[in-house]
Amino acid sequence: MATATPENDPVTASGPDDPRVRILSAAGQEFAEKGYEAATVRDICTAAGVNGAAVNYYFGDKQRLYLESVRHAHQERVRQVPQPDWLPGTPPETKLRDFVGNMIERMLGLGQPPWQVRLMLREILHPTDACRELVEDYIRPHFTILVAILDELVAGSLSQAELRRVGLSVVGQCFLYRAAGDVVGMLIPEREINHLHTPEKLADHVTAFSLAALGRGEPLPKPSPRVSSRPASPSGQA
Amino acid sequence: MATATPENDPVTASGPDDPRVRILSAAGQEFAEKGYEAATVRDICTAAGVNGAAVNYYFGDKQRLYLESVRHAHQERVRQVPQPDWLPGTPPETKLRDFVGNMIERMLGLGQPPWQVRLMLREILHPTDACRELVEDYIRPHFTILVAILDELVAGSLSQAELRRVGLSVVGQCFLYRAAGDVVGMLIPEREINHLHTPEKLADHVTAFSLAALGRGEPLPKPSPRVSSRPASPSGQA
Amino acid sequence: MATATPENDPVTASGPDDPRVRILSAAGQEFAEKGYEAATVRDICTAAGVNGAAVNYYFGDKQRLYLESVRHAHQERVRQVPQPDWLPGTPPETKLRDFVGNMIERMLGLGQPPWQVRLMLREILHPTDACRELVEDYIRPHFTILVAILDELVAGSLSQAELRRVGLSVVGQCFLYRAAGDVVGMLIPEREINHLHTPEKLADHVTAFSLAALGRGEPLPKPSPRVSSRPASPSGQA
Amino acid sequence: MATATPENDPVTASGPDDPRVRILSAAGQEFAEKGYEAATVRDICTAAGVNGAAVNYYFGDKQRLYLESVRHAHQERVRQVPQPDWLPGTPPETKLRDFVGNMIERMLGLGQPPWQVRLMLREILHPTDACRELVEDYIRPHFTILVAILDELVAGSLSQAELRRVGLSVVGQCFLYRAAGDVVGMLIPEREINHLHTPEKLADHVTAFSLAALGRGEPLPKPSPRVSSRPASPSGQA
DNA sequence: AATGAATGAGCCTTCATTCAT
DNA sequence: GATGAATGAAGGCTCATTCAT
Repeated sequence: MATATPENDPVTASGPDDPRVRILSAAGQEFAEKGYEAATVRDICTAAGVNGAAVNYYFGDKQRLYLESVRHAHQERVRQVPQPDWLPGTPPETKLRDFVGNMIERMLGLGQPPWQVRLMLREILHPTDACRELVEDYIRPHFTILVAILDELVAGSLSQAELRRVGLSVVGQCFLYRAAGDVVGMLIPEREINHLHTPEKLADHVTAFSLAALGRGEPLPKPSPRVSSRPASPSGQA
Repeated sequence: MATATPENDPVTASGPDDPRVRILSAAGQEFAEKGYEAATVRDICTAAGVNGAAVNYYFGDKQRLYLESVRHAHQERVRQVPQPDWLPGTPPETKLRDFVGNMIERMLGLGQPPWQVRLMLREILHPTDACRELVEDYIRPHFTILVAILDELVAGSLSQAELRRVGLSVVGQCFLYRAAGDVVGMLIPEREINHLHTPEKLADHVTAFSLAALGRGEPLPKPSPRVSSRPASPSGQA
Repeated sequence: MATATPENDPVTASGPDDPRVRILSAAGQEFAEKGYEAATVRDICTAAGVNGAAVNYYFGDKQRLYLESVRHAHQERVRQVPQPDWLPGTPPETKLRDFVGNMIERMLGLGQPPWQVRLMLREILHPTDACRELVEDYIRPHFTILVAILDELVAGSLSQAELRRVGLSVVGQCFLYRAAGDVVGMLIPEREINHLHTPEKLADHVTAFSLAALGRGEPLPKPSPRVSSRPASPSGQA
Repeated sequence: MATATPENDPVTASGPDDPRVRILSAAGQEFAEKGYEAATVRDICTAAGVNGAAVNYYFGDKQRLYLESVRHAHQERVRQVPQPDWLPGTPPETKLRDFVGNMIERMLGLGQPPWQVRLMLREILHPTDACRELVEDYIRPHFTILVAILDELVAGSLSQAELRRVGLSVVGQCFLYRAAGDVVGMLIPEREINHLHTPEKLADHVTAFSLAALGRGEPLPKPSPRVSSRPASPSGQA
């Protein structure tokens, strides 16, 4: 009941008819698609169905509108995609697979990723004043969860600093697809993309790769034809 | 004959005094620093010490100038940084370490990465028509080498498609630092950055992480102090 | 009964809390300081502590507000500074000195002249519809008194038309300091300003200059060292 | 020969067809008529028959255009109206009359005063950065001449400081007509304006008034028909 | 009666581009 | 071949004004 009541949530207050929110949404999409410079307040206002002076009225200037629209984007995103929640006793391997799958889903979406994600990506790649808040409110919480999973996975045998570094290795594998997706698409044959690089397969791969790197799971190349370093590991990733 | 005759190599023809090259160089720096929209032809011309109409005279319009400046950037880059070359018999682990170190060096540079790299990154993140050529001339050759190393490493036990996917995992780990460096800097304590995330340490980490994932090398958490990695681990990934 | 009944004196009705009066006062100051164009209704409303639409509500539009604020200014000014009143038998020379002193005081004020005066000056320099009323209610009464003094001074030897012309000569001498004070300040060395151009000294000078011009008083250059044109004038300005 | 050759006079170089000069002229008129704020660069450009971006191209911005147009105005004015030049032996009374006549002519012009004068007046009344130069190049030279004439007139019996003060009294009488002409027109009956306040008559009056004040000439009320108003008035102004 | 929300017009400025030379 | 002069289009922003409540 206390969550997202129009009264206590100024952003979405008054629902989607609030001109403020309409502008924020239109701005987010324009900024995400064209970038800050190329997006025009005129187009934003037209898309939002409001007068050209509305941006100045509600936000002061284009700069402030951008900041607010980034904030709006990650706040909305936090609301849309809840943090994963596991039952007690869930093995960390499962958690990692869930987390990675969730992250890839969030980044790549099903089909075209939502503008909120594309806007956040722009902010990550070309940070402005909006970035710190984005990091603290959105990115760090996720990263902290990931580090906790990794910690559980290695049973305390790595320092927090090392865990963070490993965390970045995990994130980096996913991030490449999001940030450099087009280049990946040019580098990899198309049918291969459709088979081995779907969100699902990708999550499997990143999880397996990372688990193997941590010594928690089979190395990627099937060990069977080789003199395995760890012979008695019959399980594989289903 | 094939080397840099003015006729067949229009870019560097006439040396660095060629107005064309001066514009290309100035444009590359402006575009790299400010992005396509925010960079102005006036500033570019001023920086290049040429007339304001020179861009249109030499390149037609701003769009074409951008394309040429991206091409100029990666062509120059290819020339500056030679592909690694190993003696026969070099173990693939060494090659991988060399390659990763080289890639990180190239991406992060010592100190500020050169404008060529920053411009190429922009093109990777927000591809235009210039991207395909960039991929074919610059990125794919490197990627092909990486895949070959990985192939050698796993002794043919992975398909080319799988090798490519592994290659992306390797690249992604490095790429994150380049593309989202600022966010990484906010996520990781500063002194930790200076200790564990230097180009050298980073290359070591990425190499070790990837080798371990491929079953070639020790897993990151040293297994030694433990009896076995998972002697009686009841849990597993169901 | 004739004094300030709300019904017959709309301006000051309801006292200084009346939003109308607050707006009028704020508007007068803004207009006086920045001029009609540069003053904004927003700033006026903010300064008056009223809603941004109040100006249109109370006065129709900016133009009308300006007119009313000029009227308000001179009406208030008439109330603040009473016309001089002399005892019967006061010599006209004294009256002239009083009048001039009073006028300079009114124009230059002690320190910064009040906004009412600055606003009236703007209207004098760049007349609008508000000017005629300003002239009739404020300027002409003063001017009429001056002409009467001059008439008394010359004992009817000048026509009314000539008296008016002389009146303008007197007024002009003072007006220059008010309207072109900055230029005067650039033309005259600063220490000289502080010594010979104080309101008091100025009033003395203008009075003496004008009296001399009318043959009522010593000419400015001491006549003694010269072969005086009017030998029998024993007095001098002590 | 050396005066005003296109080559050594950048302002009027290339004659009146120079777009720069056309803009300057159009701007001067707009600024003179409407003031800085109310004048628009659009109207100025339209009036000058140039593109709307020309102001920015030639002058940077509106502010700079204003400064240049004020400068242009007084430079042109200096060229148009030469300083008076007297034959040796000309009595100072004649010089004063000439000077005053010249000044009034310059201020009031025949018919509508030229825009240059109206623009300069605006600058005098509401000084900006352009004012100091206006004072030094245009106003001070004239004022210096006036002071010299007065000095000659009183044969050294007044200090320079006193002469300057007298000079301001002379100037003030003329200035009133220029700066507050409309109010004067409301104060004085129209037929009177046409008879006693023509440039000629005005010059006569101001000259006579001032000469009389300095004891050089008959006081305004002809003394002849009267014995004396106060034959033995020993007192002066207390 | 009085106001907060919203608007339409217009202004100054910037920028890529063109054209005569 | 190369440039300085000049332009057209558009952008962000400000401001007085209106309208429903």
